Amino acid sequence: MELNYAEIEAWCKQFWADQQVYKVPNTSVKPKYYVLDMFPYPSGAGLHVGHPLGYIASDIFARYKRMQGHEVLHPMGFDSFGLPAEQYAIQRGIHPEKATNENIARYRAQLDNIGFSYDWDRQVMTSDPSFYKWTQWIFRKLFLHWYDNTKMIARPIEELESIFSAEGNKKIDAAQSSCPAFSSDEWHAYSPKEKSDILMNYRLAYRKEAYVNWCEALGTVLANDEVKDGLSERGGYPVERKPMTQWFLRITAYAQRLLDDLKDVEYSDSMKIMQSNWIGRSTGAQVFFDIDGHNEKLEIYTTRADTIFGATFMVLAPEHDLVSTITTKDQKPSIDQYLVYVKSRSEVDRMSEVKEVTGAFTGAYAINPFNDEKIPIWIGEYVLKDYGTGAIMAVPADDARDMAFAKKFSIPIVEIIDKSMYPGATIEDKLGKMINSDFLNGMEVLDAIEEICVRLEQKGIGTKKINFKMRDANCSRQRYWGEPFPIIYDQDGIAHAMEEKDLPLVLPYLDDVKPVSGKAPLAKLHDWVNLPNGYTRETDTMPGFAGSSWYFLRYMDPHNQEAFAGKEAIQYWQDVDLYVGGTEHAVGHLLYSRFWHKFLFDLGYTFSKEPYKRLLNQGMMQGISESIYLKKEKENGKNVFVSRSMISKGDEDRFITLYVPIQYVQDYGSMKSYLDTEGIKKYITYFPDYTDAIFRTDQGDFTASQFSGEAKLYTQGELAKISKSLYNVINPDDVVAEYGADCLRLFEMFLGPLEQAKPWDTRSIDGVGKFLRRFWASFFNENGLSLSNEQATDEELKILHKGIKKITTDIERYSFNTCVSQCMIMLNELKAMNCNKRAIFEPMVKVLAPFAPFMSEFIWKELGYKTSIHKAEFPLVDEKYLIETSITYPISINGKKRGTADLPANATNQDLEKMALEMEMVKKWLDGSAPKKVIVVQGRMINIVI
RNA sequence: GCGGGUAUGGCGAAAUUGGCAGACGCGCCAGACUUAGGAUCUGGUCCUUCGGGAUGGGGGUUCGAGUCCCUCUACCCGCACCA
Repeated sequence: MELNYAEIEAWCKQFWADQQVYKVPNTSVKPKYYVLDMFPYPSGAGLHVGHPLGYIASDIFARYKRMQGHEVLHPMGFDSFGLPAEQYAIQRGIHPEKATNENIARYRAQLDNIGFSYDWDRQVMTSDPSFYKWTQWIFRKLFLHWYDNTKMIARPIEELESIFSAEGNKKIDAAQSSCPAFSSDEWHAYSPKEKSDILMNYRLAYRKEAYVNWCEALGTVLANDEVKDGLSERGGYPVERKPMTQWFLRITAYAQRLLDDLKDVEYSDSMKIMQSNWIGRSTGAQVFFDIDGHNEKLEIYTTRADTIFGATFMVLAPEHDLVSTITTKDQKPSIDQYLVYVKSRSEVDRMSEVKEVTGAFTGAYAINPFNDEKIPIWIGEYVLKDYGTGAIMAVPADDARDMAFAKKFSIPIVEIIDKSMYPGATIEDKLGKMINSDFLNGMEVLDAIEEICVRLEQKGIGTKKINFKMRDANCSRQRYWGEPFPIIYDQDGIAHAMEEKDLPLVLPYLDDVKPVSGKAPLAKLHDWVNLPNGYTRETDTMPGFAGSSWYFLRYMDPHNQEAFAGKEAIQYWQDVDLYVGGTEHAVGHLLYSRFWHKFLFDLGYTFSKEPYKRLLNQGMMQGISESIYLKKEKENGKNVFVSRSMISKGDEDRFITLYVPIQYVQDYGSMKSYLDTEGIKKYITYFPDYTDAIFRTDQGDFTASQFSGEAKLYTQGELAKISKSLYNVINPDDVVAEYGADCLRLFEMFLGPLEQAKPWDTRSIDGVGKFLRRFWASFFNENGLSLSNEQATDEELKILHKGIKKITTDIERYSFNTCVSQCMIMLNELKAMNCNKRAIFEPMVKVLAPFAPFMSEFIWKELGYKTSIHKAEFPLVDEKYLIETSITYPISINGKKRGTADLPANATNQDLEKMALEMEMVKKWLDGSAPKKVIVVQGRMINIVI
């Protein structure tokens, strides 16, 4: 029987659909296993061969677990809201909804071609009202809750109001924005608007004015991780800082728990480190300084309170509230000038410039509480408004940045730590003895930190404080294609949550979704914005991370109308056992979704502390790029391409490099990749601008039409990312059409370890193709099934069970490349002994089933089975076939292998030593003398030291 | 600058805890079958002065190091004035 991939795949797709092989219930008596992929943005470009890498790995694992008797939840959906989808829609002039639906259809077809075992009945789309109803519902809950730091739990906002009503806010320890203290009486005296403003400081979803990354070209605010090098990640437009009123999520309330609970999850160390650095916990002290001639106190945060006697100046962030109050008349002009300068500085300037110190003096002075010395107060760009208190005490002797500042503005430097006894210590190390520091003199730094904190608390001017680098998440986008906020404003501008029964608030249709500078597109819809009762709607929409922060819960029970997922389903599925995706979401998506999950856990809607038990990151699939050199200057009005072989080092800047579609290039990826006649023809057909160009090669100058024979235009090959602009994108559909889906799956796994970056090169795919053909040929001849029903020999069974064992352990440790190798080894060994026995090959098909689901399913049918192989039981290892009677031991002399010996497997160490010493080879080495030492490792090796 | 990672044939890589380095595959070479081969099959394929030498360089621990420690180099990723 001929192997025909297309027919097999078509048959299997139909069979799986008819039999509903991958359908899972919401609850079951079987043990559950949840295998999740990071769902994709359905971008217009479609999938390239890099995308399925993680999907294939997770699918193999899901299929394996399913065959082991688990109920496996393995869903897929689409992150269809957000900037990329909208940007794409704007570029193409198609409505985002239409574009999104088209893209999803394409993705779905591409995914189905690769044979994933998704339960498509559970597909979610973040842009579907039945989905975002619950995104809005969770946001509403966040708005209606605050975080109790004492109980470490989210609590309803009404409870906070009762506390305010009973005792004001002085006793309460809550996660909050800065808020002045008030008493119960004062609370009662406040107007509704004032009360609302105060509550905003406590809500987990709240509004505040903040400096944001404003991107004029996109007309919207971007998150820090959407900004790269001062440019927008999407489109590469400039980004500047601008104050705006925005919605925020108080993720900082959960900072400590997000940090602590990392110990309970299995992420890679680097992933955990990235997250904990992002959270950025530091222990320090909050200190209040008097300001000379003012009633206000200056509040600073420092991790080095011990250095207070070396604080020769203070620095405020330029945006600090006190700046306008304390600046003296004399200094006002220079401060104003500096503020103008700061405002003019875009992120681009700040990033691209070499660190240059800037600042200005306010004319005001703080008072050192311990020696009453006057400390000048400056403002400077290097102090950040949003970290700590936006103000520092600067200690030039013990901080590199303060030192640079002091030097630039000629501020005195007072040495306060003697590090002479620690020769290798740097300025950052907390080592040395205090000097010039009054009561701290002679103390070690770490002791001095303790001591100063005690003194500060005694004086009532400071306390120990823990700070986090992590900021609250900006949740507003001035965009169309996102979830509308379930928020309305009354005539006083007080924000109210919409009633639960009125959700979802459906995103209204808008013809022209282009942003209008400074205003969200939805603001154009007056009838939608202005409600009959005089209330108005929020016109911003939520960012991409909103839907993706909880989508994995919806998969558990995607059709539920009453809840984001039913209690029974959540109780059964609990959490994600294995989450597979790229590292690019290390700090964004992963932190947000952990935060949302913890919030829902606090409210009793979920039952596990963490959403993802185990995280696996697939490495980037790299491509090969090839480029050719075009002279910057034309010769006689003609473009001249020059062979890479004719360009000497250092000469490159006289040329522009242009990428060439790699399939035009001969030997692409090698050191001697080149364009031949055929390649040149294809190139000028694709880029007709160069029809008249000259191609300069070692064989002489040619026009495209003269180019022939031996002439080679050498190209420059490089390892690069896969990208449209590099003309090296390979569509998995094409690979599937040519080699079959199983071959693509096997090949992607065979390339190397999942977590490593690796280059794609279709040319080496035939290795696994050959394996599949050989595997197929083991079952069939031209007449059909050709297996024998003879009993298997022990030797054959040993090959089988050794393979099962290796593959089982390797799947468990996600080493899929070695699984494929082992399949090849098994087949090679069986072929070598001409085995074609059903007793061996039937279990082998099952082993291969997770990897090559199509071919194995088809063979299974041919073997006479009516139900899917993917519901069959994964073969178990029978150790009795693995028992060895003898082991080939390497015999080493002084650690160098000198020979081998077949020795009985059950021999004791003493026997082994004796047998080894009796060997001729060993006797020769010993030459009559006794060995110094003999090391015997059972089953491994024997080493004789002479 | 800080933090993390990687480095093994011409190429992708293997070597679970320190124990036979290069499994498996690509490519290449030779042969067989063939009208033909981008099909299939078989064999070979690190270097070597045949002692041995090789896992980016140098040093160390050990009977024994790709694996552990120190150090240097190169590349990749993340963060970027975090007080």
